[in-house]
Amino acid sequence: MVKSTLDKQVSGRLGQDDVRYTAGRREVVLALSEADGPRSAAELSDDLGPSVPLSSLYRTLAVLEAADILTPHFSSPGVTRYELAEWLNGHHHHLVCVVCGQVEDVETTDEVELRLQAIVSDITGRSSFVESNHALEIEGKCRNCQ
Amino acid sequence: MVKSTLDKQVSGRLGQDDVRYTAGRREVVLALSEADGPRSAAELSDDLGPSVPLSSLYRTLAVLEAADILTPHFSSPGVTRYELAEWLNGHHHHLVCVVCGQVEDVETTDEVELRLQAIVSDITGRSSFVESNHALEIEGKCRNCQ
DNA sequence: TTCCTTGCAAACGATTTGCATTGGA
DNA sequence: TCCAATGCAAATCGTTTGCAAGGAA
Repeated sequence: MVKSTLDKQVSGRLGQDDVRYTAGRREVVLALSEADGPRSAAELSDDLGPSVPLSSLYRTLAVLEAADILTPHFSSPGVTRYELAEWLNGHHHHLVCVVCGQVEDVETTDEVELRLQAIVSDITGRSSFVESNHALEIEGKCRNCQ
Repeated sequence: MVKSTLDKQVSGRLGQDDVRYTAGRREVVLALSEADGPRSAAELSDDLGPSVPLSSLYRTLAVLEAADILTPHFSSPGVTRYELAEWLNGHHHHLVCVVCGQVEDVETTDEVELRLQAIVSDITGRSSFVESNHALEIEGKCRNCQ
């Protein structure tokens, strides 16, 4: 079995928690690494086929989230989508289609990210809120839904 | 019955759709106008008391959203929170507490908002995505949860 | 053998809907 | 009077969990 860099990172992290990196979990990580944005359990189920029961999928997602391999996102009603955590996937933002609900990743340059961070600091500066992360969600219509 | 400015705005808007501004709907609008951030059906139910059935509350929220009086937000798993639409409430951003899930509004200055808009344009500039709105969600710990 | 993992089915929580009743213009 | 609005109960949908079977170390 050939292990990619990603596989090694995930495997190492799971090992710290005494959690096995099983075939089913590897499939989910692979599917998410190939996706261009967060994916819901239902969407992943479509990718993986009906041989993977939804309950196992949900359990896999929960395990990977607890191990900080995946990050949850909530951009459409009642659905949680997951993507690889930032330390695996890099910092980025989201284009959320208000028609079909699909979410697409967008990269920013370091320069843009610095300007954004400055804005976040301006906003939280005088409040008693302690920032841990920020997410710029851009809503609109994706290519397919215009 | 004394009507506030907000009441007149909402009443006028609903009138355009041949939708009545009933006591139950007015209560929800009032409760949301007094909140400092988006509220879920369950949270509103706590405010309004058990005399308002949840099903009516959900129907009210759906009607007000369809009329563009309310905007939905999805920041915690499985829960939709609503707030007054921007044309009633003003443009603002959110501080999302990762511990308790509560969401608090934050205002920005026009100057900060211009800088943010520039960033959004930089990001969407080369994509085929058509922006309609942006939302800067700042995650962290609220005053109570630190 | 010892635990972790998986599958299936039942249980859950948030939200929606069918249907009969109520209420306003 | 007539149709929108409401209440109640049942139904849905995404997600979670109990329990027994399968699998790796």
